[in-house]
Amino acid sequence: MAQATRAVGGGVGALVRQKANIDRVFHALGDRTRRAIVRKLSQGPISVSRLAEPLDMSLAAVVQHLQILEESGLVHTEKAGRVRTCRIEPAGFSAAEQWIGDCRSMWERRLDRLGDLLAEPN
Amino acid sequence: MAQATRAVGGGVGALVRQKANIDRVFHALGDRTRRAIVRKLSQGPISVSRLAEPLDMSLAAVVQHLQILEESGLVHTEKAGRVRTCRIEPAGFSAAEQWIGDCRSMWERRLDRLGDLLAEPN
DNA sequence: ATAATACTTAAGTGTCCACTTGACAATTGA
DNA sequence: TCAATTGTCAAGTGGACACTTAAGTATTAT
Repeated sequence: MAQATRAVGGGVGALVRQKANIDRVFHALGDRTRRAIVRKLSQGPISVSRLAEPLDMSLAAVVQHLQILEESGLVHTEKAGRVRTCRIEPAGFSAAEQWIGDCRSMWERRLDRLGDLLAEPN
Repeated sequence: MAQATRAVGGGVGALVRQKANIDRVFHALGDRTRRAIVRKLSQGPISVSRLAEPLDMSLAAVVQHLQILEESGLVHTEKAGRVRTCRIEPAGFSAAEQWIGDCRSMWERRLDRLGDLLAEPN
């Protein structure tokens, strides 16, 4: 999918940017509360205060989490009037998935070679 | 630890255990150094000290990271003689991938319904 | 037996980070 | 206009966490 790459930046700088971002993405997902927020947003856009409602912590805390999620590119927020609406940014997740995918392809290639060796008829 | 494999396999308890583990998995991947370790191990098994060599920090620090990675199920280590060999535990990653996949399927279903509505010929 | 290697364990340290509080700004409803 | 809603900002706190040092154990090499 050239789409995912394009969505983040496009061109050569995209890879660089993604590599810089992967840190923020995994750090963002490393927190329980932020994952809860992501799951909730996966169900659809919602305001900050409605997001905070079930989250046993102050509104300010939730806003801080949202800032981290937005800087990581996993979430997009937009303010209309006095209410800020938050939504998932699907492209943001591709960095994480790609990182894991890269690792997997590494060890799979290795295991394949290993299998070939064992199957080799010497 | 009755099988990290079990957590991935079938059974009802598997889901529960995975849900408990997802916290540790994402927390483990949230650290830059630990991701570097994972990438290295994706290339093949290696001893602790050889892992530590390029990692500008003490051996003890690396061992601590390895403990976290092992508890999260992403890495398996085994000691033979005086050398502990570390290797990737491929199954450990499926928890993370599945979590992201679950989110994605949520928002995709939603976007599909949205598309249907817009395409509806009223 | 001695020394070197490859960890292991425990305790301490500093920093980052999640969260709180409280004061403030902007928008909307009555 | 007044008040309630919705969010913003700054500063502070406590705990988690990455990392260090130092002393110890087990294994292998000489």
